[in-house]
Amino acid sequence: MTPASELTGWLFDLYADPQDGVTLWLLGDDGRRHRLRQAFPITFYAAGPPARLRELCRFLKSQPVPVELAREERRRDLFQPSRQPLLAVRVLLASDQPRLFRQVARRFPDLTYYDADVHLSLRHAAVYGTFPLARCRVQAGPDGTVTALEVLDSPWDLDPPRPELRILEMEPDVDPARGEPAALELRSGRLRYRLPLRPARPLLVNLRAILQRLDPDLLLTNRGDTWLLPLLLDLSEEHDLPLPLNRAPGRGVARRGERSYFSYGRIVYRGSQVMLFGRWHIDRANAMMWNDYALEGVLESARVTSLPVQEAARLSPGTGISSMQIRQALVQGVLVPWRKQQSEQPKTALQLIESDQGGMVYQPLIGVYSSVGALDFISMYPSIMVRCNISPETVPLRHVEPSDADPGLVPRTLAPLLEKRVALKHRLAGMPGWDPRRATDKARSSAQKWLLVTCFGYLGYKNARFGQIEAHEAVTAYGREALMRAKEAAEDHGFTVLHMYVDGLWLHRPGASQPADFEPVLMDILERTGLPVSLDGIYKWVAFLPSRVDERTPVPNRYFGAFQDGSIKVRGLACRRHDSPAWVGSLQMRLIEIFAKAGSAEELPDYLNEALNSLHRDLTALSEGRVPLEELLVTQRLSRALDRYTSPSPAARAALQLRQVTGREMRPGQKVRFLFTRGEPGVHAWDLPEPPDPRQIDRERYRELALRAAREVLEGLRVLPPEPTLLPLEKYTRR
DNA sequence: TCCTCACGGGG
DNA sequence: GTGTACGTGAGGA
Repeated sequence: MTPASELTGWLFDLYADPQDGVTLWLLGDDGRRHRLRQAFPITFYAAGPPARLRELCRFLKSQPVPVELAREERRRDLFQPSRQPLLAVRVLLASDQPRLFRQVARRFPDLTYYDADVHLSLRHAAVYGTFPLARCRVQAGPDGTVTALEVLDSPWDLDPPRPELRILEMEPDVDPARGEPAALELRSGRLRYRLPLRPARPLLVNLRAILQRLDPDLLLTNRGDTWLLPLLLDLSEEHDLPLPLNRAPGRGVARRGERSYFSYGRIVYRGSQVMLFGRWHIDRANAMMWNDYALEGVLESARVTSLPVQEAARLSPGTGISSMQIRQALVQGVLVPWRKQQSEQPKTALQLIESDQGGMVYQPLIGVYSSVGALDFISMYPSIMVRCNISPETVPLRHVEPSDADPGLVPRTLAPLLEKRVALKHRLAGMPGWDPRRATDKARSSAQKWLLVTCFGYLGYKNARFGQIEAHEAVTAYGREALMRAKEAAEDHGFTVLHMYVDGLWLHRPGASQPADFEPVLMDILERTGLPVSLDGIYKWVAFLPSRVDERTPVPNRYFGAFQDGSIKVRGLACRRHDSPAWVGSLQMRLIEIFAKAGSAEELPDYLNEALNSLHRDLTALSEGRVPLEELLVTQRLSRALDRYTSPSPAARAALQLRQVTGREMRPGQKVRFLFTRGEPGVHAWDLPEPPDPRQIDRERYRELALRAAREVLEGLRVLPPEPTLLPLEKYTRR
């Protein structure tokens, strides 16, 4: 027990606890990890007929949970300016609230509820301004009870001071999906351990000793959510040897089961999860987009959303931005509607027609061009929401314009995030390549980007708490308007608009080859639309491809080109698809890289020979069996349960095979890896215990895929005539 | 020719 | 505790 004292440090963890009320973990400047407690009552609201509210009062008083009841007059929600009477239920112990509310909602389903299912850390953030790794000054009593809490920095600071985190990495020696792991590999700083998984007793004893000695802040695992931690917990129980995965003693871990859900127009699979108390567990394999932004991005998401780090690491689209909106609502005193369980309702025909109005899509002029500038509106949809003040309660009309009116909830939520991202991008642009801050800034910028992108979709989501389809449509409507105004501006400056796509424009003017040539039109577009626009780059050459079905029809999102700085941009080609084998993607990319040496469209034919030689080498490697099987792997997502396929996709056939041989069940949304093989069933699942016979590989099919990818490039660049005149390629097509 | 299935964003 | 929709291309009946 420490005496009454003042502590300064970083807020590490925050959760409800039956004894403490709220438990806070502080990484102190003294290097110690302090467990503190804080009284933090939770209030939720109910509205409805007075008689029913009186019944609810009686019910609540009969419960063993300490509550305080009061009548309050508040604005019911964003759309109702008048105050209305509500019953305020103040639950004294935060850990009681979720269960109590579930009971209430079940017994009184006819009442309307507010602030009922809000994450504890958002409530805390709204009251104290806290967020994960906030710098805090805390006054605490001798038993660790917080008497005062002051946050010293803000989530919008560009360079927050960071604590030194103790990290323990832990992973199996073999991917458990593909084989039987024999040992755990542990790493912390320069320390390395290898712990055999069997026998279990010494494993548990050693692991316990390591956890106690290192006392890591972060347990960073591979397959920890779905395999390792569940296994360790089972073993620990079986052998009656407690394992201190939590830093908080005497508490179980928090587990969530696996599930498949519908998101972004497709099925997504989410494995089970294990989360700890007083310590973070992040599973690289289960963390959303860990490869994209890793720990730095996770911490950034946690800071700006106020969600705990373990939640932020597993963030699903919508959750992050929704959390920011809820926090903003609490700060503004707007009641947060309870998100009910809603059954899936098909859209009406009218809604379908209305939602047809998406982003502006234009038909590009098919062909290869030089002197082309690519212009992008910067975070277009979020910018529109902020600039035009689009929010559910501002009741957008059909036509919106930039406005300086008092911002609504959604713009208020977005503005600081947008501002922070622009500042960060600005700083990145002026940063030399060797600067070590580049990687972290990029990771943070990417995390912010993801939040900004999903916030637009969330506005049109029917189950969103602060969504409204009209607001959603107002955004896309102004987006189209802005693009049309940009087109007019470009034409006034003598440019030909080759293409427009949602938030980008491709402008061509003979001789335009310097950024300065585009400066005036950029300024003019900002002037006419109120939205910032940037020059993505100037193409040495860019090719817009025709449809594969009809060579006279352009398609909006199939193009590729080389910028003056040597970088390459590709859309809609095989190398961009996640279901292309790596070998096909890289072979196609190599071809584009060869042509990227051309200074203009006219020089492209000079590189045809080099490209064909490159293709020849790749095809020879394939026919001679020199391509590693990993490079030929195809990954596809299961779109439904296996028995729901009318004509099973290759992925479904591979999953069936896996089930027959290993008994392993794959769920919708899970990714299946397989090779194309000859004969039935035409695939060989990669996770089968037996590797495929290399002679069984369907080389013919891979060659077809390679030739198709090559044709996309060569025909797109007009250095070869279109199919079926594939004579120049013919000589490379022998087995 | 029609139907089914998978992908797409950014960096 | 889950953004929506739609267009493109491939493969098979």
